[in-house]
Amino acid sequence: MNRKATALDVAKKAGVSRSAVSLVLNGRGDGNVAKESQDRIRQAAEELNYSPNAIALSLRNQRSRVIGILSDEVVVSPFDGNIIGGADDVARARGFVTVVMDTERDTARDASAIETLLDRQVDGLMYVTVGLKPIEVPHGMLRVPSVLANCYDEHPQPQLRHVIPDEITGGREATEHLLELGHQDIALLAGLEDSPAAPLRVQGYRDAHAAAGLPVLEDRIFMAGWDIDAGFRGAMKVLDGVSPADRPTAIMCANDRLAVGVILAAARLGLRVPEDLSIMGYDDETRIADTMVPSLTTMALPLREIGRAAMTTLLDAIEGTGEPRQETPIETMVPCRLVVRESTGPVPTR
Amino acid sequence: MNRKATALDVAKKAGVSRSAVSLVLNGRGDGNVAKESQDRIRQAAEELNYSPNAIALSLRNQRSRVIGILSDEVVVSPFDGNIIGGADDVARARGFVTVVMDTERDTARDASAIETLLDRQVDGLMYVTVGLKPIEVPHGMLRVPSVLANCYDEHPQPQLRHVIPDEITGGREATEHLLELGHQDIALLAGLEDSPAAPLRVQGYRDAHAAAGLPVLEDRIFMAGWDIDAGFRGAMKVLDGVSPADRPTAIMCANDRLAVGVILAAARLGLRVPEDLSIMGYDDETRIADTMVPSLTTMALPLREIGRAAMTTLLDAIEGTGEPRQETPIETMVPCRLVVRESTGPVPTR
DNA sequence: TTGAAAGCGGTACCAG
DNA sequence: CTGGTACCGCTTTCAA
Repeated sequence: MNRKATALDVAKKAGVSRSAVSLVLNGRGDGNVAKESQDRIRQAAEELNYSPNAIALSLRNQRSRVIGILSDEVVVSPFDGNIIGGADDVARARGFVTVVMDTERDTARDASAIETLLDRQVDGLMYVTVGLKPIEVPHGMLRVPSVLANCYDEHPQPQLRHVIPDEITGGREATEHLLELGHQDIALLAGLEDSPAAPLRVQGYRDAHAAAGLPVLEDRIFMAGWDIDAGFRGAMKVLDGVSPADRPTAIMCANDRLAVGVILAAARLGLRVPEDLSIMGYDDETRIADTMVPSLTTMALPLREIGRAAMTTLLDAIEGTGEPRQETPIETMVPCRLVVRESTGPVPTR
Repeated sequence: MNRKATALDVAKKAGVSRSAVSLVLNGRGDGNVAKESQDRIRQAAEELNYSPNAIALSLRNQRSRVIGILSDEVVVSPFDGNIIGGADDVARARGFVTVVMDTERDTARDASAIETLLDRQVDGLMYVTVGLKPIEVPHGMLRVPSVLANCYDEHPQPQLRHVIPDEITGGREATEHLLELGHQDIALLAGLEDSPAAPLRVQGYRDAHAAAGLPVLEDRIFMAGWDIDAGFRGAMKVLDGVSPADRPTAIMCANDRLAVGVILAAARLGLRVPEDLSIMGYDDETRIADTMVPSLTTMALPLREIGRAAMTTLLDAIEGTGEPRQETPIETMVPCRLVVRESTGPVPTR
């Protein structure tokens, strides 16, 4: 546990001054320091295993090359971690590091967490949430360049840029996939109004029907919830004791967990998936959608892309390229991606 | 975006020196600074919304009250996030903050992540993994007080303390639950050797049988994998086309996802759970075990407890209480907890 | 009771 | 080309 070498140690060892060390190790040696001193310095640094003290650097430069990521519950919950993964990819590639703080959905902790981060001289801030949602932007975020990922400021004059998935298009394309397979009677288990994603996906479902010139059967839409049991109950309501002719031929779900519940219900009722019933998920949850039996056709949330786009936006703002690239709009929508697997198939012929 | 107030600003406003400000705001004003100066200082600090610069503090004090948490993939994966949640609870309660860095399972990044953290003067380090596993302790971790959560150093002379779940007892108690319900023929879908948790849970299964004076049927144990499809396939192998008399009456799974697969298979085969077949999970995954249909009886991993215990151990080491409480052993095992839900029931009468 | 000054580890300016 | 010095913001010692 002995102390790390400082610039002074290196200077002594090389027989020069601290300033020389600083210059050389920062690549501005040429033209300022004699070649041979440079070599001695570099060697001394090497031997002492010297690396500059980041704290001292931050204090001096008033910047840290650290990006603070504030999460509502991304760390603790099973969802959406890849947003942070994507953000970190970009940050590292550009020479920044990210540190994450998770408030476990206690927004009362937002302000203090941000204060902590700010006190540590983070160069920028990202707020990331589990599931698309409006947030109250903590005040401190306006003090440094900041960005919102998977969430947005719903006030009339939003200050911060945000990056979110394009849920309407996602809902539409999911529905279109089913339509193209010949399904005309598609039930929709639509999550819950507690998330703005639900109505947006429903909107996509409506749009797809409209574009296909098909009526939307209102009693086929259920605000069900988000979990397996909700999917199960919803499916039972639509399928149990209903004659094949009156049954939807496909069920579209607002997430993969609902789809799991639906498949469970179908299995219990002796319906084959996808021969008798097609089932569509949403999210493409790792190790659920791909390992389900049958595996789920689903609309993948572009989590890593969201993280990447958000971090790119943020770092561009921080590093402020020459031209003021004010081009980046307040809102960036990243498209979802259809993943076709086994749970959907052609409409059964009756 | 204007600059924060410094101690000097406060001093000026209050008409005193910086030192006075420091003393008063750190509670050592009495006996050193005149009462009325104290009041003026406190008021000035208030008005200026002053809070000390954490960077300067760290530089000065050589400590930061920050704990660095290095995760293999806890942030990005859907699992085990609550270890970090529990750790953070304890840290905050004791006046520390945690920052998390996730390497996404790229151990080549361990060293540099730790270097980054160390350069930022973290007072301690925690390494946390998804799933119990042995790790190569990154060298830098020995330079500050450190602890391992959900992982361990398998070298002969481990340097660091670790906190892990008691998997053997977990496996045993899960089996005992089934035994107590009268099951005597219990199949085991046991995960994969890629995790040390698998053989430990198997060991528990064996121990329970031994304690009950029951033979272990070796061909009832399958190293299946960890995902839904593996559970499905494993269950089909044990159940499909097998006469009720030759069928196990219960299937114990090494995690909840396997149990989901087994339930799927049972549903497809027309077996009722738990009337015809009891199914036991492991992990108690949030929003899976509790929302499954039927909901899963399972052995809950004590994730928050692990995080809490690990952080407590770490902070005790850092704050070094008077007596050198060397009591804390190298290994702390936290018991798992049986959660009884709907998927297990009495053995069927034949 | 108060304030001046040193020092934590760097960087950058400037005189030599 | 080189080394001395001021400064980033704070704590702490010490002399007044």
